Amino acid sequence: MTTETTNGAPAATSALLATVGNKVRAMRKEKGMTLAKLSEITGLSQAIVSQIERGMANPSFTTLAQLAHGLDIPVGKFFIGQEASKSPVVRKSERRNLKGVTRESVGEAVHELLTPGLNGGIEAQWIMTPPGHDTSSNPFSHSGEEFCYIVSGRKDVYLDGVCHSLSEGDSITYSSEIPHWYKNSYEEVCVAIWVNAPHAW
Amino acid sequence: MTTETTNGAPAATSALLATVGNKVRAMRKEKGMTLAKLSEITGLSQAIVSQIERGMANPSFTTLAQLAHGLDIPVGKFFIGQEASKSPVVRKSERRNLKGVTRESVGEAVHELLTPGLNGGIEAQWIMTPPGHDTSSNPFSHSGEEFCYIVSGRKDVYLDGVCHSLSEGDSITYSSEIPHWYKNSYEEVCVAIWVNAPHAW
DNA sequence: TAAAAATCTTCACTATAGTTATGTGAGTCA
DNA sequence: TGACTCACATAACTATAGTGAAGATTTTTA
Repeated sequence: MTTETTNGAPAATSALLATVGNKVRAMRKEKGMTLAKLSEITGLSQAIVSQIERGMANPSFTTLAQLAHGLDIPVGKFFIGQEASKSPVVRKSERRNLKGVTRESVGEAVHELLTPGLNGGIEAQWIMTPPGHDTSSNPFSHSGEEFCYIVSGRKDVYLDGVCHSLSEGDSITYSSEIPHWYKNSYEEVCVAIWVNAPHAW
Repeated sequence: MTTETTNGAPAATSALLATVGNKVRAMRKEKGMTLAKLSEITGLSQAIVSQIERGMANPSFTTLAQLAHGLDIPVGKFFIGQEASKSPVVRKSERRNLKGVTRESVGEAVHELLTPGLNGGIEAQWIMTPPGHDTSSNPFSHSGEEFCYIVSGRKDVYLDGVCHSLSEGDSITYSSEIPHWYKNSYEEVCVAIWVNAPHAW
């Protein structure tokens, strides 16, 4: 965390904390509660609730749980759409663990979620598939809509059994309800961006 | 949290923390990561990750966010189905803050979420409405299905403008899509259980 | 089965989350 | 205007989350 001027009240911290804090304050106001009231029913001190709401403190897990309980909301609600708000989400490619998966490698695909903050929103994945990789044994079928863009290499996407051969720069969009799978039936590794936007779940 | 024997490693804490810890460990193992690896990519110490996984520490918000990032999952995932997993969810009635809302009181209703853990699943509420309470000014309309059971008192439920008068022991079920509101047009306080099962959102 | 390596836990410490108590500032009512 | 109340912020302190290094424990290798 950031330091403070002398001693006493902590200075402003990260944007994430401010976001959560704003959420707490908004929900509290929505219910017409004062700081005193919320602190009473959560068993937390007014001071810490005030600080959390203003993004000046970094609440612990149990504190978050107590707040959620006091506000009568599921804990997860504090996080919904949270990282999405700090748009854009930048993902450094160096983070990827490419050990053991090279152009020559055969075996499992490497997935990386590009939008780790989403919670019911759009979900993007970076997927590297080695030659021969095949997901036909368990065709996916879920709700929403999908979009795929081929960054490099080639890939065959099967929708309801129909093959669509995609090459670098190609893309495809379809309903996730359609049973779908894909296969890299080529010599090179294929890198693709896969986006899934669920309608409902 | 709980105290410790002498000094050093903290003792076991709440069941909630253990649950989150188990989740972290499971996800880490799933990705074939060691403590060292996870601590490296999260920037956290091995020690604290180990303690969190074993439910011996109460992670702060930022720590949770770092862990989620390192595990490539949305932060909210730590909470999904969490409280739901410790079935059944028992809610002590003493918890209810009934100050200022008695049989004689007029004003706002008192809501209490009975299933705080739900995250897209079933949602049950305990609702106490004082005489004269009326939600007709903002009729609800959302997805899913609703069910209401009257524990005591009486209440008028309006579905698409049609009034359904309910007394103690009565219940009603309907689609949440129908614009609905309710009113306590009687002399006594009404206590009801309201269950909402969203299909999708 | 002993040595070596890898993975995980414990220990002593430091930074900071959370507490109690006090301070500030905006309404109300006399 | 001043004494009161209500809602929130600040200050100094205490408990504990998180760190770095050393110690167990398990797994691997010979």
